[in-house]
Order: sequence, then structure tokens, then C-alpha cells
Amino acid sequence: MEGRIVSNSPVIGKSSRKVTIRDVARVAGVSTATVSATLTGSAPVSAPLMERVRAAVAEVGYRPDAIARSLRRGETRMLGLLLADITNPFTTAVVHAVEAAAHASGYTLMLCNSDEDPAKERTYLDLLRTHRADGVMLMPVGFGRDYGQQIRRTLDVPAVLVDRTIPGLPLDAVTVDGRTGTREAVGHLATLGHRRIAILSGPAGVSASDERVTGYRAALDEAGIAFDPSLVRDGAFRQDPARAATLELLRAAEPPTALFACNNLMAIGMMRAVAEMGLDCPRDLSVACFDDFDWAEAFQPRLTTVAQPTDAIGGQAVALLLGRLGEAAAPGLRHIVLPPRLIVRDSCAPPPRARRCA
Amino acid sequence: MEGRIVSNSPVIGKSSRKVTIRDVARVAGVSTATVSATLTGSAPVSAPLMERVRAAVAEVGYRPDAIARSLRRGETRMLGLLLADITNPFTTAVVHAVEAAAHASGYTLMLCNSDEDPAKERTYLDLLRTHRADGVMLMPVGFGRDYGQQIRRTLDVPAVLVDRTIPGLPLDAVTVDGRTGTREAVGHLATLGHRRIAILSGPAGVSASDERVTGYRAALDEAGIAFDPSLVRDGAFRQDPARAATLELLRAAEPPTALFACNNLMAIGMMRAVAEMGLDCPRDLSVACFDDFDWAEAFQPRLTTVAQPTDAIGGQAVALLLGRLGEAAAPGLRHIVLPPRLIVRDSCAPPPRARRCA
DNA sequence: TCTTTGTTCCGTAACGATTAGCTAATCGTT
DNA sequence: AACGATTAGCTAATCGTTACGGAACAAAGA
Repeated sequence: MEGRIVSNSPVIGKSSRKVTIRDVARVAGVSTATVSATLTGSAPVSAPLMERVRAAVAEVGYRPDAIARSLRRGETRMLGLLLADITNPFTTAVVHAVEAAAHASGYTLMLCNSDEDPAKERTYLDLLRTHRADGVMLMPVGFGRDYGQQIRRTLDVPAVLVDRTIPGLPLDAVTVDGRTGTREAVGHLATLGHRRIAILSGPAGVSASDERVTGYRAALDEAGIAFDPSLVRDGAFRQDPARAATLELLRAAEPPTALFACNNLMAIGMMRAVAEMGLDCPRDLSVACFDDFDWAEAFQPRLTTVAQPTDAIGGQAVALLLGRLGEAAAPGLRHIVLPPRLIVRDSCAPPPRARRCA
Repeated sequence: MEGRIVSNSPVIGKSSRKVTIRDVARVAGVSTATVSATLTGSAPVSAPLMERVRAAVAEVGYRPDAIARSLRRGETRMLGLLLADITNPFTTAVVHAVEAAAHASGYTLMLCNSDEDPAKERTYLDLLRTHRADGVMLMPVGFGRDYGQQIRRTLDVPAVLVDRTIPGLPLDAVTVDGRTGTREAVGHLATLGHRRIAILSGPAGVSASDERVTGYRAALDEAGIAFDPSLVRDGAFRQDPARAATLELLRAAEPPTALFACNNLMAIGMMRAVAEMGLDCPRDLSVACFDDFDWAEAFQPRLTTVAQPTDAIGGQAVALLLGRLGEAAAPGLRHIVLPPRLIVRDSCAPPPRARRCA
């Protein structure tokens, strides 16, 4: 006979046979109903039987099967977490809070990353439906009227939008006040004396970007600075486009003296461009951005940022979603808007009048 | 009658009634077996019937229920992803690759974050068992002999260790060659003329840390530099301990002229300390670290780093795990060791002899 | 005409847990 | 002692899907 089996089974693999509730019942000498009752507490069980059941559970090494339970109960205790970009530190900070809150409430997360691709997002929305997630937290990537409608059609469970809202999509949402945050940061620049302040925006139509641009214009108005459309550049919330846009801005005939990036990725692209141009910050140019980094304290220039309350965002998102899961679902839509916080560091200074004098 | 129902149902909620395969079968005038066969292709179905089934599926808006399918088939097409720290950019880069690979193979991820807590890790291991994940990818947080045994007991499906190995835990693994990476980086510092090179290590006993310290000593040997234990400080792979350790090192009687941090978090802590001491890098002090950052090009000092191939790590981890899932599980253990890459930037320079002369 | 060989398709028994519905048994109360 | 009320535990149906064994029927060979 060929094909001997060498008995070195070092690799942990699938176990021999599934231990079911029936095995426990048999060993304990009770019915499966009683085992279930002791384990879930759904019905009263006498102390001695409980003891026998627990002993039997330990003896046979029984773990209840969540799949079977989900099928029967009609709930999975799983939440979909559909992200636009898991690589983004802002996202991961939120995810961290979401995970903690969900875990504390006995929910597990299904990780979905759309990679900024609306098609992949829809695929995942479908997947979450088939896998019967009890609810979904969504950082949407698309925009436009049709987009909202399509999500609406695919969605079939309670959902919460995180970071962005979608017009015409009636869902609970948790966002931060991008208008105020940007207004304060740009106001800070204006106060320092800057008159030509450029902004790197995200895609037009995305709420998080639009709000921030609105805040920018508000700050300009307050400072009595005329709005110059050529100082608003779309950096698509991504690093490379932001870098390119910054280079264009800085090479223009009349370059800005200050730059504001609407998110962290664009801030990196912006700073690369600044470094490439050989400019010293904040001497030659002042910069600031939305989103904070934990390394902002450690590298030069120490960036002035608008920090988002990522813990609160994640926690509130889970709270909102779990609120919808119970029977007593409040009727109206809920939109929680959290305040950002301006952190002033070293990257902003008065504009270089010296250059003009020289 | 009190309690009118106001017909403003703006919130998307649970749908009315579940559409099952039976509904499709009824509408198409076939058996549920035939519907299943057409949808999964598990058995031959004639063209006309297929057509009718497909039409019926579209008509009633049927989505197969993955929970029921999992129960019946005994596989969930879910993979557990048990992370030590989702906030770490290295981790998220790997997760990004893992997600892409898993998604491409039709698997969904269950996101678990142990937050560097062995107890939470075990809780999640249990949970993954309960939820019947088909396999697990694990970035372990503990160490020591007992630790491996405990994981072994809890684990019940194929698993792959990522980034770290555990002695006595016979599992497939994907890691990078930390020894070579560190040896090259520290060698680079030695070549520049540094003799007192300090290293911030992770916890002793963690493979990723031990390897890197080994590489450090190898580089010292090659350069003919005597090993000085006081130049090895445990930064626990975390930011604050690394900052504290760096301050101690720099305030010592005979401070090092170069610093190497064994991971990204410690690099940040290290740089904070350097900034706090008012030292200019690389003039006063040279620094380098394991792990690369995408903002390393954008801020000062532009850090010299040892970049890990995160895409490959994630991709290989999934490949290894999926390989174990099929019937034809290869007998032996597999351990894939990937090469890191030294990226030389501006943070290393010859040591400041000037200081000694002055 | 009567097998034989193939094809489709259907009925139905799992998968493993929960729970509605039921049967006894126990306990006070009158 | 009889009665309802309460309780503990059991049986069996159920969740939605897949896969096994066989039925029905057509084509082909004897």
C-alpha cells in the first residue's frame, strides 16, 4: 500500500467532530432545551440541573454555534463596517473606537473596505445583506443624487453614515462640524495677516469637503478678504492630486502665502510639494490642515491642525446604530454633529512681507 | 382609537418579510432544489428552467441567506483577522492587502482588535470559534511558553501568524527578516562613523523584537564595535515608553550619537524626545527606524527607514491560510520570511566630532 | 418491444440552535 | 381533597439552504 500517513500532525487543523448541544444534553442527562435554557438564561432551570449542564459543557468542550443561533434567532450580532480607506489614519482612529464600543456591546464587526470605489462599495453592501449583518456603519465614497438612491435600494438594515452625509439618503449620521473647524483655522491664518489663503478641497459634492470650503469662505468674509476661486483647488482628498495642486498654486504668478488642506492625506501631499519647492515653513509659507496626526508633535514643521474627535465619532456611531436595532426605534432621523478642535502648533506665522520689500 | 400611525417612514429599517428560496421556487414553478442548483451551479439545470429561475429571483428580489448556507455547508467564508493594534499604520497597511486578497477570493473578514491585551485576544479567539470563522490571521500580542499553549487550546481552525511567531506554536507564519533589515540600517550608521548606537527594542521574547536586536548586534560585530547593554532600551513597541527611554539615553553621561527604533510607534516617541531635547537631526544626532511612513518624504527630518513589504505580507498571509482551507492541506509547517528594504533619507549623517573638539 | 443509459428535476433529510406548546409535578388555599 | 396557579422540563417545529437518493422521461441499442 502506497501513501503511508506519517504521524507528525504538528499543524492545528479542523477538529474531529463538531460538539453540539445534543452531546451536552446526553452527557448531562437532560433535554437540549434545558441546556439552552441554562446557557442563555431564557428560561428558569433548577440549580442541580444547571450544575450538571455546566459540568457536561466543560466535559465535552462545548461552544454554542453562532451560525445556528443566528439562523434561528434572526440576528447575527454582527455589524458591517464599510470604510472608504482603511489606510487613512483618521479612519483607523474611528475604527478603533467603533471596535471598542461594538465589542463592549457584544457585537462583532465585518470589515469592508471599498477603497474609494463605489462599485466595490455596492458589492460589499450586497454582501452585508446576504451575510445578514444586523446593521451597517458606512463611510460612503460616492455622491450625487443617483448614488443615494442606489444605496437606499441595496440597504435593508439600519445604517449610520459616518464622516459624510448623502443628500437624499435618509439615514442617521455622525459627522463633525467641518465648517466651524475650517473657519477657525483659516481665521487663525487671516489673523496672522494672510490675505491670499489657498485651500485644497475634496471632491465637490462630498459633504465633508463642501462644509469645509463653506467654513473657508466664512472665514474670508469675516476677515474682509475677497474670495478668489483660483485659490480653491480640488485635491480629491488624496495625496498625489494634492501635491500636484499645491505645486501649481506655488508656481503661480501670485502665489498664496498660506495653505489649508481639507484632510490628512492632502496635507501630506501638500507638504511634499512644499518640501520640493524648497520653501521653509512657516517662514516662507504658512500651512494648516483638517485632521490631526500623532506624529505632528515629533516632526518639523509641527503642523497646526483641526483635530477630529475620533473616539466620539466611533462611539456615537455605534450608539446610534444599536439604538435603531432595538424594537423601540425612535421615529425621526438623527444627525450628530461633533465639534472639532483647533490645535495651534508652529506651522503658521505672519506672511513674509520681507519678500515683497526685497 | 389612539396611536395612529403617521405615514412618514423616512428611515430605512428592517424589511417586511424575508424572501426565501421557497418564494423563488413558487414563482418560477420549480423546486427549491432547482433554484439552488441554478444559483450555485452545483447540479445541471436546463436552459429554459434556468431562465425562469433567474426571472423569478429578479422579480421577488431574492438574496441567498449566507447564514443558512453556512449552517448547511459547514463553512462561513469568513476569516478572522485578529490584530494587536488597528491604529498602527503598519498594521493597517497589512490589513489593506489582506482585505484585497480575501475579497478577491470571496472571503469576508471579521475584524478583531486585541488592543495589545492577551485577555481580549483570547476572548476574540473564542468568539471566532463560536462564529465559525473558516480560518484566522493572527498578530499575536503575548509571549512565553504558556501563551502559545493557550492559543493552541483555543484555536480550532487553520491559522496564520502575521508579523510575529510564537515559539512552541506550530502555525504557518508570514514575517519579515528583521535581522537583516536592522543589520543593514545599523550597518549604515556604523559606516557613517557612529560607534555609540543605541536601539529601542520591543518586549524581550517577542520574535519581531528579538530578531531586530540580533541584527543590531550582528551589525556591531561586523563593524568591530563592542556591544554595550546600556544602549539597548525596551520601548515596549509603544510611543511613550520609547520617548522616556530616549530621554534617558540622551541625558546619560555618554550619550549615543545614533538611535535606532525597532518600530514606527517608537520612532515617533523617539523623535518627540529628540525635539524636546532641542537636538538637530542629523547634525547633532542620527536616527533611523524599522517601518516606513508615507509622510516620511514630507516632514523633517526625512527619516531613514527599513520598509516592510506590507502588501506582500498581507497577500501571502491570505494565500497561506486559503491553502490550508482546501482538502489538500500540505503536511508541513510553512514560514514565509520576506525581505525588508532600507530606504536612506536625510536623518543619518556622520557623528558630530565637532562637539568633542569644542 | 424491452432494456439500458443519461439526463433533469423533485422530495426531503440534514445542519445546530432556540422556543412555542405541552405535560407533569408541586404548592398553597379554601 | 379538590382546585387553580405556578413551575420545570421535554418534544418537536422552525430558521433557509444544500445535497443525497430516486423518479420521470427521452434517446439509443438489442
